[in-house]
Amino acid sequence: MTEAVRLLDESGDSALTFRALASRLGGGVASIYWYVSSKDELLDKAADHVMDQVLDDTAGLRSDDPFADLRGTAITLFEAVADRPWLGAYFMRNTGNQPNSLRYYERIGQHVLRLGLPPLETFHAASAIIGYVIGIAADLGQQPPDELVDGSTTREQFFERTVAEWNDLDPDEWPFLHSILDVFENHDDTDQFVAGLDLLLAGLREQAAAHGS
Amino acid sequence: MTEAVRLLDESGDSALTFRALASRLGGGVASIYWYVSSKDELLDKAADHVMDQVLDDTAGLRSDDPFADLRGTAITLFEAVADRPWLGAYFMRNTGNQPNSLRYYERIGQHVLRLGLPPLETFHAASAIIGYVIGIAADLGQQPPDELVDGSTTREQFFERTVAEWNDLDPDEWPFLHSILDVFENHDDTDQFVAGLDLLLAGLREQAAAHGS
DNA sequence: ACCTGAACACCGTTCAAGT
DNA sequence: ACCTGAACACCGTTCAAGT
Repeated sequence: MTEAVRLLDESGDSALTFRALASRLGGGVASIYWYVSSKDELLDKAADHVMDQVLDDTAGLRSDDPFADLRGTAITLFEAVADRPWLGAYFMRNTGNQPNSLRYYERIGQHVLRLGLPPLETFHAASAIIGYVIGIAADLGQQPPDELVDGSTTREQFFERTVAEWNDLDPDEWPFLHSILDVFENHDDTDQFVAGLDLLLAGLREQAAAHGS
Repeated sequence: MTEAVRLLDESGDSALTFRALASRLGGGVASIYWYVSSKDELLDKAADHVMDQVLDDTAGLRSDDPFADLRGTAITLFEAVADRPWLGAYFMRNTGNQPNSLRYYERIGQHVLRLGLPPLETFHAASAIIGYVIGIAADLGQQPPDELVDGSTTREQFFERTVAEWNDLDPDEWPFLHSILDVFENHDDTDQFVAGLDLLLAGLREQAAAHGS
């Protein structure tokens, strides 16, 4: 049952409709309502299912470096969400009701606890890391333009054209855009995510050091 | 016209429907299609309208401290998005097509340029800041639970009950959650956002210092 | 150039009725 | 306990037709 849900989500993104799911299961539309009371609950279960996988994949991360563990735990969630645009969109409008999301929050928090910061700083750090992860993942994993989906344009061509458009802008008015033209053209989403995460962790490391001294 | 759109969005969140908008304007449903070719385009214009305001509000931020300017520019966008759940959701599934979003990106980027970092680091820093801002804003500004909307529960009561639920969990299994019970109960969303932003900026400051030496 | 009413194809949800 | 067909109230979008 939940298997079929996940299959459907992975094939299409927001093509998850009661009618499509019903016909996929070879049943009537109303049958689903015996197992689930609304579409929200269906998404709840689908999201919880993915988070279960993420928790499994990060369970073994317990080295002697809290920052390395935070990094690995964050990257695993990032990749799970970046692969599933519907998951990012879901997290953006729902946090509660999900046992496994709370478990993930606790896990990030436990790594932060090892830094020995006061409760407020601990709370803020754990929240910032999770917020950054799902925020960036939802942003970068967003639905690609139609032309990319239908195959008429490759990802490289799309970036090339964007760069060309930026290049046409007045360099005096758009100095930043012009300065990043080259690096943008062949950038990697995960690299971009990790670079920001490392800035965040560097700030946290500094805060931990200041508190320890 | 666009005025009416904005009015509608601020009253309800996703209650923006062609029929509701049409009756609000005292016209037929199909009339709107003369001004706008789809609902996506309608949202594009609404979002661009808000970003125009944000650009205005941050235009004067040009002190001699790039970090202070970045901070102020980021906080202004955060507050605009946190107040409008529909805007956060919109940014999560759309970045291109918006002249004013590009302008905002450029503005953040120009402040980062002043740090004198190489192009890749400049690109990553500006992207991380914007991603963090809209990610956290969309997350924190998400639709509150129904009980909060209908007035049967206050925000304080809601947090109290969440804390009570967390308190019932096994402290050995949930050490992090137990350690933040007190600070969570009366936390402030903007404080939480700014704390994470400051971690990010601290990491960036460190990177800039390392590069300068 | 601007607006309209009525239809179309969808959607989540409900409900009386079947086994 | 589990499933169904048919309806309900919505939605974005289209289109021939009006001024």
